[in-house]
Amino acid sequence: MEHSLKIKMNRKLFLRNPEDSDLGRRIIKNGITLIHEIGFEALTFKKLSNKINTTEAGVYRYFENKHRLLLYVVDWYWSWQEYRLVFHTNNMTSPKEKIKMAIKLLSDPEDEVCSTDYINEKLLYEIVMAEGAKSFLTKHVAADNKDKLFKPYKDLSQRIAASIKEYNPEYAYPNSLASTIIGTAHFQKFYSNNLPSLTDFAEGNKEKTIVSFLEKLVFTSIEKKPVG
Amino acid sequence: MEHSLKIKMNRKLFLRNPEDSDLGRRIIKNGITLIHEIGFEALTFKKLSNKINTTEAGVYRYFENKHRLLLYVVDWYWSWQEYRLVFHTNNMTSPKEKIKMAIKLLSDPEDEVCSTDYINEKLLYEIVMAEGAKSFLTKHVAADNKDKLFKPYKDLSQRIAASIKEYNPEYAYPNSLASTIIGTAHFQKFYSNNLPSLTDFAEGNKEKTIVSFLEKLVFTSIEKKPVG
DNA sequence: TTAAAATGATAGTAATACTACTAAAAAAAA
DNA sequence: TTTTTTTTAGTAGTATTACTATCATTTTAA
Repeated sequence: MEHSLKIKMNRKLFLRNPEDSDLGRRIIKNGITLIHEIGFEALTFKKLSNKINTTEAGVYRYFENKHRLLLYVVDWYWSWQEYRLVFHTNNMTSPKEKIKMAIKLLSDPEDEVCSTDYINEKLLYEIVMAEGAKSFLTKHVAADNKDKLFKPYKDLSQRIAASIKEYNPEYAYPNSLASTIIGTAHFQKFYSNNLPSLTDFAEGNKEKTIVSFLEKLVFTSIEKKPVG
Repeated sequence: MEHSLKIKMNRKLFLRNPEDSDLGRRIIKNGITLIHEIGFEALTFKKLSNKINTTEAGVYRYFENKHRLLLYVVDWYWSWQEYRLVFHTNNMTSPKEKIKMAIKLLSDPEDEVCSTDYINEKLLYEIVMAEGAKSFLTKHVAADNKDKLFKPYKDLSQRIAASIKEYNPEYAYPNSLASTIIGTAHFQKFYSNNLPSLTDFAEGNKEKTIVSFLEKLVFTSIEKKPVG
């Protein structure tokens, strides 16, 4: 049985739904590869439109501006990560195992649960690592938040926070810890690629990894104090 | 005795040293207030030059582009934070106290050790919180790193890592933990201001703060295992 | 006092970030 | 089937951005 992943996107993200047309899907697909190639700062709708044989105006009909396009792909990514998490923790009862799975999935985009033909998850992972923070580090974060544009990110964070609460209902910072796990997984990966002295991960060292760093960080912190 | 803080800046950051002239200092001072006001994306050298009664070309004589100006102020900030840390841990022998001080200083820009008249540290703290990551989240991070433009950040991180190693030489991730402390302090503050559901900090709750969150996170993680 | 350096004023260019208008094609209604 | 409506593509244009170049004037340093 073939199954393809369909993620319902917030309608405020776009002017015209890119899923609904060939041009729209080409905008997403090539938007991802172009951001990955030249970086978000250097991306323009002109370059993107040249790449997919349409005009600048053609792209503007789908997205108000390039920040909305970034938000679209970043939101898709967080929704995809949440889907992966649900999928892989479906049969789990232990909150510890669920948290471990979250750390693993966030630190490593390897195994694809389910793919869409026009979205490359591996590239997307690298984009979110390098550009993801720019989706909310703006002066219009409050307005975007009001439009629920960060909901996928918050949903993922809250799901992880729920497992933390389940593991130890006494722990005082489940939400902060969850958002720290997500942020740290991506930033430490970026650092290890680009500013490695900020990390302790060595290529090929299977012991010292982001996963083991985060697991230690998280589980010692939320461990229940022995009674008495 | 009057003392003023003088931080030696990397000469690759600028074309002409802004410390050396009135115009240069006005560029830094008003650059900071303008970034704080309208955000880094909306900043242009035209707007900045209008604000300080010079011309666009006048600003371009000091900085190659606005990213270099951002790097300048962000580097200044990290150098200032490291100076504060050295100052406040000068008389300390306990690594635990030093780490606690680092967390405190990074989570809260309150007490000024020493100020420069043309740099507003409070605004700078908010800028680094909201724009700091953009200093390294670029396609030219490798080139900038080669020019040592991230040295102040790395120095601060390494200083904290050194205290972590001193506290527990067995701990495997001192550098990652140090950079996580720095990043998390700023991001959690940004979240609590803008996307509060990602955190657990309530206004006026003196118990649940970024400091206590980070202290718990760090010290449980690096605690020495009981021997035996 | 003279030379060098810094500043100011003006102008110019290619690229960016859009908007508006028109033409063509596809879908729906008659 | 033909006509009408709607959707989509393409062209053109504008204000702003991100610079660079030139030259006169002022300030500073030798």
